Amino acid sequence: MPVQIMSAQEDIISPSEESLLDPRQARSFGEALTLWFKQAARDLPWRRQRDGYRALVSEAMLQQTQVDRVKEPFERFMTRFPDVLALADGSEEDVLALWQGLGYYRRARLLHAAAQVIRDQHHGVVPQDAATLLTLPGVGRYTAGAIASIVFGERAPIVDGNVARVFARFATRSGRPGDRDFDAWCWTLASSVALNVAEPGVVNEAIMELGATVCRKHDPDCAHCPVREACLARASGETALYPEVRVRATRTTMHHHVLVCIRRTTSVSAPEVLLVQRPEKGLWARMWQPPSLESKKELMSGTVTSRFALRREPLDLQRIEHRTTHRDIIFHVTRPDVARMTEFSEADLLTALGSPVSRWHLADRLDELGLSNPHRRMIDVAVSESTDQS
DNA sequence: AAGGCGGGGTT
DNA sequence: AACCCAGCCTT
Repeated sequence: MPVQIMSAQEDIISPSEESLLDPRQARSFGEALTLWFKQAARDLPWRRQRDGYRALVSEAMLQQTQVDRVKEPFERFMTRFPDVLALADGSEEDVLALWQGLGYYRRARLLHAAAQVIRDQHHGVVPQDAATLLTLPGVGRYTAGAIASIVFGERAPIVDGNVARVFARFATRSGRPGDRDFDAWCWTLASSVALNVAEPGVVNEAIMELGATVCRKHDPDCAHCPVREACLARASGETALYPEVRVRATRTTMHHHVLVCIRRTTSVSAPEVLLVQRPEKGLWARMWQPPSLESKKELMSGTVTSRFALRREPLDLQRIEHRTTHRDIIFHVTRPDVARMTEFSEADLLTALGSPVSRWHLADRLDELGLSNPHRRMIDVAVSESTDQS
C-alpha cells in the first residue's frame, strides 16, 4: 500500500487541521527514505565520523547556511578546536576568526558559550538528549533534534527548510514557512515520522537530504524520488506551488564612512592597520574593523573629514557596495596619506568615533581576528595600493 | 509575533 | 535583481 497522509479526527478544542501519518504509513515512508539515503547520501565532512561535538559544530555552522559553504570552515574549525574542551578554553577572538566569512557571527559566540556550559555543567561531554541540548546557547529545537536523533538515535523530530518543503509538497499543504499553523503541522508530521520509523536519525537526515538534492526548491528531480508514488504535488504536477513563498523583509540602505589608516613603524616593517572593535550588539557584533561612521544618508565630505578629526581632505574615497539579505551597505572608504598620519591624533579620532577599544594590527595577519568579508577586502586593497606606492 | 542577523550561489 | 539557505535569539 502506498504511503498516504491521513487526516486525524477533528480536535474539538483546536479546529485547525492536524495531519498525521499513521504508524504503518510512517514506517513505509521511513523505509523508502532509509533505503534511498543509504545509497544516495553525499560524502560530507561531518558524516565521516559521528560524535556530539562534531554534530554541534556542524549544525551551528549549517544554520541558514548552505552545505557547500560550510565544508571548508568546518574542517578548519575542527583542526583548531578538535574537541569541546579546546573550544571552551579558546578565546572568543579565535572563535570569531575561525568563523570568517560564514556570516551570522552570533552563532560563533553562542557555540563558544555552549562549549563552556558543557565544560562547566556537563563534565565536558556533549549532552545526548534533545531536552538537555535545547538548554544550550544557540541550540533550538531543530539543532537539538538533529543532534539527538542523528548521532544518538533519539526519537526526536526535526524540521528545517528542506523538511518543510518535502512535507508541503508530499501533502500539498498550503501555508508558508514561518506561519504558525504551517510550522506546527510540519512538527506534528515530523513527530509521527520520528516516533514510528526504525531509525529516526537516518530518516530525519534522509528527508533533509531529499529536500537538498532531489526535492529542490527549483526544478525538483521527481523521477529519482523514493516517495514519488505517494507525493500529492507530484501527482498533480504542482510542486512549484508548495510551499508558498515566505514574506520578505524590506531591505534598508546604510552608509558606512570608513577610515583605513595604514602605518609602517619602520621603512622595512610590515604594514599595520588601525582597527576598532564593534559594539556588543547589532551587525558584526564585537568584530573588528577600521574606524567608521554609520548613517542613514551619505555624509558630506566635509562632515566626514571634520568628524574624523582630519584637517585636510582625504586623498581618495572609494565606494564599495555590499548587500546582505536585510540591508544594502555603501562603504565610503577614505585612506589618509601615510605622510599625514602624524597630523591627527589617534586618540582624538577614536574618541570622536566612540570607539574605546582599538589596536594597530599587522595587515597580513587579519586572519587572526574576526572581520567581516567587506572590511577584510577593503583593507587588502588599501594595503596593496600603499605597497605599490612605496 | 515580528524583526535582526551575513554572505554568496542560483535563477 | 531577487531569492534562498541543516535557525536562533530578542523584544
